Amino acid sequence: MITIKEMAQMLDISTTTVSNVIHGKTGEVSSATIEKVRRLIEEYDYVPNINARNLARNESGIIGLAMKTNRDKYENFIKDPFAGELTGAVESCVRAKGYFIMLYISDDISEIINSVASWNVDGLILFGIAKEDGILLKKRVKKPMVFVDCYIEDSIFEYVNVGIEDRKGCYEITKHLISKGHKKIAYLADNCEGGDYERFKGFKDAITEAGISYDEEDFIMLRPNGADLSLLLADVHRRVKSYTAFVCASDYYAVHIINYLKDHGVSIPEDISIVGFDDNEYSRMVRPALTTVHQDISQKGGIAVEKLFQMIHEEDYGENYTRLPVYVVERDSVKEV
Amino acid sequence: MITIKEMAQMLDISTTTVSNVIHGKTGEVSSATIEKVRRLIEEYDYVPNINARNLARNESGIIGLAMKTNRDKYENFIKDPFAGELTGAVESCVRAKGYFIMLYISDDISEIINSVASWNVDGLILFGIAKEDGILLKKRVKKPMVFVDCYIEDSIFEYVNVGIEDRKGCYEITKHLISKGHKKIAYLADNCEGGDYERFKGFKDAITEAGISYDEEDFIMLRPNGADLSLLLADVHRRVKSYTAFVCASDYYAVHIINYLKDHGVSIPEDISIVGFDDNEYSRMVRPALTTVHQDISQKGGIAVEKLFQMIHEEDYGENYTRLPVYVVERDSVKEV
DNA sequence: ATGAAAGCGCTAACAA
DNA sequence: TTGTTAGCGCTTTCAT
Repeated sequence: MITIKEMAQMLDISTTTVSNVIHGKTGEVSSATIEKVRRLIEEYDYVPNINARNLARNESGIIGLAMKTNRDKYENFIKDPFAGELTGAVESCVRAKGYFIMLYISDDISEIINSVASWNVDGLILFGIAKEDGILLKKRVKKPMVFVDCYIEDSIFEYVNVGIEDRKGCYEITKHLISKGHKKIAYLADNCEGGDYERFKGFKDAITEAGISYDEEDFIMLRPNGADLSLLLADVHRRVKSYTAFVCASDYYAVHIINYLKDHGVSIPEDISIVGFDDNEYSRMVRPALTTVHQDISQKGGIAVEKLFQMIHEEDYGENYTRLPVYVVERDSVKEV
Repeated sequence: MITIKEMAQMLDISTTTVSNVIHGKTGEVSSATIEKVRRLIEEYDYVPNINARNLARNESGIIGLAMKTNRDKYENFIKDPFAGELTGAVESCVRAKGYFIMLYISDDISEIINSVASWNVDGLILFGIAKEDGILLKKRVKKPMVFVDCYIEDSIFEYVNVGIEDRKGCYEITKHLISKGHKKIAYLADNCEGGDYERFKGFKDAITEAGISYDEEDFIMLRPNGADLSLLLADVHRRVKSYTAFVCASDYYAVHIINYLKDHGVSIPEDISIVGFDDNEYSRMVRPALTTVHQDISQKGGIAVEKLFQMIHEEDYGENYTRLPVYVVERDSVKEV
């Protein structure tokens, strides 16, 4: 790899001049020199050493994409289609800005924090961050960052977040069920925090509004403490007769449940209606195709990147919170009762 | 961020000494000094500036993960569950080695090449690379690299590759079909290159061995030149009556075809048997669950990283080619005829 | 056991 | 229009 200095020597000019033509500051360079330099660059395939540049400029051109994982939940995080799509969307937007993505996937937030400092990343996009980690992050890293799908009470600290209307979405789809005559509805999720909690609230909003009573039993907790999924599915199966509809906190579970139930002789939506949340590929692939609420993950990633760069450039980035709209998409997993 | 120099000044010692204790070269440092330095590091949360380190060492600690995409095929590459899983596997192995992943997703190989040079990456894992790009890569980048699932005739140049037994896998599953009495079998794919071509050869091996004649018509080309998938699916539907089984080059298509056909009143496997290749999540999610050939993507990524580091450390990395084994997994999409 | 100093490749303020 | 030079933070060789 040829360097600026070498080129300067070869042409018997200064590094500044070379640097200037490299950066298109050609206002102050004679066209003869420009030409000479350009030729050399071409001939020797000059590419700048980014480390040196970053060191000198005290920037990095790197955007960190950090995902906090859950060791007992994922063996391979990006396998999750959600994470994959988000990664892809973020990558392409960041690349379009001439920056690079460094991927941090870890269940140890301080590992992420150290890497970020070490690499002097210019900005950070965070996904899957819970309260304590958010606090730590906020305290230890002084770079622009935007959270995705984060639900930390904003009383604790200010942060910019891009998420979706989790609560409203779940409210809408539950209302949809109710409008089809359903009155005995259960909510199924694997936790009761963050977005899933919001969705749960939306569920309750809808049934409360419809005058349907809610009992703790109607929250079916999936996979508490890593118990075997098929055991839980068996339990779900047992409870089919108590309800006319299930609202699942995610398509992932909805699809698993549909398949399990079908395999065990229950007809959907005849015996029970099922709806999901996310509108991912799976929801289109199951049969009956899943009625669910749609969210646009690529848009989410795009907006997160947009905001991050506004922060980096110290422009106005608008509200701290942005909640992207969602909507119900009707397919075939709900019947009128 | 505190620097080595600052710490040295505060303690009134030299940067060399500080650097030495940072790197555990404590053989030549008095334990009093060690203690002092350690405390400072602790207190001020010292983290090394990686740019500076890399510049000095002429290394980067970065492994590039480059994926060549196909503009008209993908809007978002990582959305593809295969790419996502591979990314996740590679990331975690690379992290375990104390290196970082920089993601390059682009349809322009020279963009990738320049970035690689600029960042002075220590090694490269390449996915989705075709012949011309492989040649360019080989010529322009002088760093260790390993290809994943690459099929360039090795006569052109030497490269290390980790892939799977595409041909054998497709041979096995076709044989499986034949063993179930099938004689009229079509092969469906969206191209006839690289791995898909190998799979096709495996298909032909099996039918030839069984004395079944092959006609060009039996290769059903999906999505040639980006034509609309549903049109093609309609065509596939029309041809159901000519065959008793379809072997699809990937689960992706197999699942789409199953759903399309089911939606149009054909029963699977009663009216036609269908098999896929890859054993991804989709194959477990469709009904009937797909009989397919299993490959282990995480293992593939892990081995690619292993080999890459052997090359980086100039150790023996064994064969240039490694072909990971695959096997048929029987589910419910095939019936005996 | 400790330190001085050169250098990695590039940038940018300043001088000429 | 072009050149000089002092860093950026760290590593490393060679003295002491």
